[in-house]
Amino acid sequence: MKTISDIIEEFILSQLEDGEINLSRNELANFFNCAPSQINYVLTTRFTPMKGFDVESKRGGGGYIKIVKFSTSDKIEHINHIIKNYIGDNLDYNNAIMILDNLLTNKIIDKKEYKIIATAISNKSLSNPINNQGLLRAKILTNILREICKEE
Amino acid sequence: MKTISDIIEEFILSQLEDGEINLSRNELANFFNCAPSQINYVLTTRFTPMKGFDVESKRGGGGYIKIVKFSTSDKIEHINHIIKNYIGDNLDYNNAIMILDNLLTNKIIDKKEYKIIATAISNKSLSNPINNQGLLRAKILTNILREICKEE
DNA sequence: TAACAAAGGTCAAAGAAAGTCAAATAAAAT
DNA sequence: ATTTTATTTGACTTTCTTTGACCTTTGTTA
Repeated sequence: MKTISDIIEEFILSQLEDGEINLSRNELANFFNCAPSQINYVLTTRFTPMKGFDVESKRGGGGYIKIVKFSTSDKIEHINHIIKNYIGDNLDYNNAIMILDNLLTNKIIDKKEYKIIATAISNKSLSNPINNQGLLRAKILTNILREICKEE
Repeated sequence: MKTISDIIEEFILSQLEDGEINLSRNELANFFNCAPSQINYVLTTRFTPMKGFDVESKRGGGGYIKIVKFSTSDKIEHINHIIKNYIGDNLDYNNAIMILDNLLTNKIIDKKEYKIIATAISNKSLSNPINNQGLLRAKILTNILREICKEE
């Protein structure tokens, strides 16, 4: 069963033109018959920077929400940015997956590589007596990314 | 005597369409008049990667359980053989590299994938307070191989 | 310029699934 | 007959979604 959030997400994606859209939170909420804050929920869970979206907005009369899909071009820049800003020395699985989604979207890795990495850092792979999965995951992913950087 | 688990298994198998099915744990449990966790039991005992199934799920509103059957082939035989005979529950780096060399030679992975995996299971990635690198490496590689099995 | 209206933002509580784990049974193996 | 393995159940946990009350910012107008 699709949730209303899924439907709103699809709608927004389908309306993106030139990777960009301007919308009114209240109108949209009204259209989908949901609480206005539901729109924020969709934005924060589905239109995140990691997924390649940039959201900006303005309040007050004539207020709006603008969503822009951006694409990153320089691979190494991009990877370094991710290591620096999103990994650190502890990383949970869901955030790791978001990073991988981003790398896939930006064609830095392909589907098979995605799966390999996701598997390497899964809770299942890292389950171990002492509880330092987050640390291990962060190290593994960081090393993989640095390795990928080395490709010509 | 068939157990309820057997019956649920059969039911799911019969409903697989295109080797795929989406189901609701609660509905199914309700239908078979069993505890919801019984569904998990069936999934973990009967729809395992070794048997060629991949299960994914989401919690919360709109949650679901998705089961995908992936086809088995020579490649999978090969991989299963390696997992069974060469990995076990402790693996040092050199032996891991030998395995990867074998996979590369057999075109089961390509050069970039080789590097990713080698990095994931390197001593550097796995260095951690408690000394169980071999165990971790074995788990990670086993999981990666199982994952690779799933490709068409 | 002070008030009001018109956006959008935040946050926490309630609701809706699925997951985990261990205890109790049942079945099979030795 | 005893031990081991497999199944069933249910209490508790975690994750994701929905809703609504209250907050902040910006534009308009008396």
